[in-house]
Amino acid sequence: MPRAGLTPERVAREAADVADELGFDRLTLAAVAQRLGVRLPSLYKHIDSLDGLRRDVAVLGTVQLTQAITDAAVGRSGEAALHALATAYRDFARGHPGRYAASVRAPDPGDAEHVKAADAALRIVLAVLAGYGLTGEDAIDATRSLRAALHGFVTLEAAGGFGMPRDVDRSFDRFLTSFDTTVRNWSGRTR
Amino acid sequence: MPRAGLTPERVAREAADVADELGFDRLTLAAVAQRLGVRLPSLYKHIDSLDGLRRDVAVLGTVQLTQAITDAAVGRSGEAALHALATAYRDFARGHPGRYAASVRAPDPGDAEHVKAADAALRIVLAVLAGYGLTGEDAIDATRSLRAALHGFVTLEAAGGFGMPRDVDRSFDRFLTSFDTTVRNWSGRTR
DNA sequence: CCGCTCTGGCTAACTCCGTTAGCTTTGCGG
DNA sequence: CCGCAAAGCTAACGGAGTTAGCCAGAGCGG
Repeated sequence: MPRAGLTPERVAREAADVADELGFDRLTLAAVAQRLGVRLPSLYKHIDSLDGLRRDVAVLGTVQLTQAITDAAVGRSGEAALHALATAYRDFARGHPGRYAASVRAPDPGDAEHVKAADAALRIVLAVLAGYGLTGEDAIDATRSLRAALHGFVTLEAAGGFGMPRDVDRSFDRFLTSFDTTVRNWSGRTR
Repeated sequence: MPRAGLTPERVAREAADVADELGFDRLTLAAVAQRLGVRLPSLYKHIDSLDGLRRDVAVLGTVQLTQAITDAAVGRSGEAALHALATAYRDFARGHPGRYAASVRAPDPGDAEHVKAADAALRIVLAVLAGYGLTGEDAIDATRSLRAALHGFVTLEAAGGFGMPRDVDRSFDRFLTSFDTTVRNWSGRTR
């Protein structure tokens, strides 16, 4: 029996692919093992458990998502940065639904690597909003609103929750424009 | 062996309770049967399958969520209605996380009862936004933004995704105020 | 070049869950 | 009072995750 040459990274990557194709909740050790041409128990030489593998996918997804939005936002500011970041976020969620779903679960506070990856993503969003002059509590509130809206949007889109015929791209664009206006007046109290 | 007097409704309600307590993804026929004081296969006299039971919980959750936001919004308009609806939405999601998670999955188009429940919820949101003078495509875009933001907010809150110490209630309130402003100027193009 | 060890793969076995088949008994309608 | 549909049961199966223990092969020291 020739060695397959597996590593924890290789297994996590294959698991992420499975999650993308079948859905994160359908990620199964049996499927991963089959794709790697290996019997199921052999995976345990590289992972802790199914839950551990899920965490590995979450970290991988978070890192890649962070990379995507960083690449998009770098070199831009203001609305251009916001638009680029949001588009990259949505594209990632659509292109890698399994990784994306995994990345949403909050990291275990004791899991340094996972926490670090999540923090990096957060920092990018804060940096973009800093370009609007937001800092401190305002920045936190605005970040939460943006993350919530982005997450909700891509989740509902993925779940098919937008039953109406209206083009989703245009709704997304409209939302971004509105959010830009909102955040621009964030501390200005337009009311 | 005395009869337990189960009905499909009774089973669905117990399943919803299990989902609320353990999480929708941990909903298991074994747990439901045990709580009802019945052997697992007996459930099949009242349900189709685990997936069918999940659908039942989804319908129950959607109906109850719709009821909650309807009660909150009725008799109010404008920002008061928006605020009441959003608060009721968030409260429901926090009080019944399992039912809420179930309600997010888009209904099977051929499932009339489920589709009807989902439509009812949507209509309430549209009605509240109609109070801002939004109709047609603007109303659809705004509805999507509101639903996305609400959903994203409660999901991230439930997942513990708001790691920052800042009070979540205040962030939510801030978000609502901003959204009110945004939707008020939706077609006004404040830019 | 030989042998030792460590490691990555394997098989076997167990548990738990969902599902189906078929039996038994209850309780209601005629 | 009798019969029958329905509600509950036991038995059995398959598939998933997990653990234990075996075995071969790659790489290293001598």
